[in-house]
Amino acid sequence: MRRPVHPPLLGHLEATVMELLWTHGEAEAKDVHQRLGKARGITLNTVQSTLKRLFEKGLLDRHKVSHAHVYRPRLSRQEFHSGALGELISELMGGQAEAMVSAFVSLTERAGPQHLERLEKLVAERRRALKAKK
Amino acid sequence: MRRPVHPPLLGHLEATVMELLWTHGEAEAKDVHQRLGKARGITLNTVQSTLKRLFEKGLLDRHKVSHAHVYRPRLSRQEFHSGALGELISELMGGQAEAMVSAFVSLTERAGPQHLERLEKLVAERRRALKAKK
DNA sequence: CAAAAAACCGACCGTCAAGCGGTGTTGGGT
DNA sequence: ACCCAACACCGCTTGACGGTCGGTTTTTTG
Repeated sequence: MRRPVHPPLLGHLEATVMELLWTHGEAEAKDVHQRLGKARGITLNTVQSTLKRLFEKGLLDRHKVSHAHVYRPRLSRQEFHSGALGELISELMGGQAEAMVSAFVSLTERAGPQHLERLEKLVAERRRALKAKK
Repeated sequence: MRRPVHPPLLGHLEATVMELLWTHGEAEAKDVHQRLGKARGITLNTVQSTLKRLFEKGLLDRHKVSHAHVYRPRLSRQEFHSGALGELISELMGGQAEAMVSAFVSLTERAGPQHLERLEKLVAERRRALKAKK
């Protein structure tokens, strides 16, 4: 009866495969197996299964080239990550945006002051853009 | 072989229970069952199991009062949420803090301009604090 | 001491990712 | 046109986990 709290979470192999595809643009099962299946000692079949599952989840697109499927990420790494982040946030905090923002700032600070600076710049930029549109 | 990508993720019932405990401070199984088990039509046993699993995961503390365990969150809602956020971020982005920050700002903006304002204030505050310490 | 209350144990179910073997399908070379 | 290698697809197993509960034991208390 498991109703996942955070829909788009990936397994270990899945995440690795996505990472590879984000990095290399697109690939077919054979390539993916070559690049990480070998090291893990898993079958080409396993890689194919994983690719297919990712496809069925809508995370990958594919098209046929001769008899092989060529897989490509449906969303960019950025889009996916920000989607996951949004999922988590909305799931976690029922409307408590305040707390979330505060937590994020803390996290950013701990990650390094330069990131805090970067954050400030970005926010300023967005607000300027908003004001201009108004 | 599931190796969760994000360790501290909760199931549906678990999340609901945590939420209740964060709101009410502490409670024993009976109370929890009273408040949400009834509505769901689940047994007191189910609630007890859930509480126990949460305890075993280290998310709850408990102490005995007469024969009942009284459960209480080990971390505040804030601490837990910011921990989960941190987990996700570090898991998702291998060092790509930049992208994360940017994604978060977008999310905040979409959530509403007032949040963007709030974010700006918070960042400014932190930076001031940092500078003062230096 | 007995009844009531609650914890504990163990089981079952559904779901999901990982993993793989076997079989079907097909494109391309001869 | 035909055959074979390459690849897809199907179905299954395993392990983990959350939700759910029945049955048993332990503990409190009247």
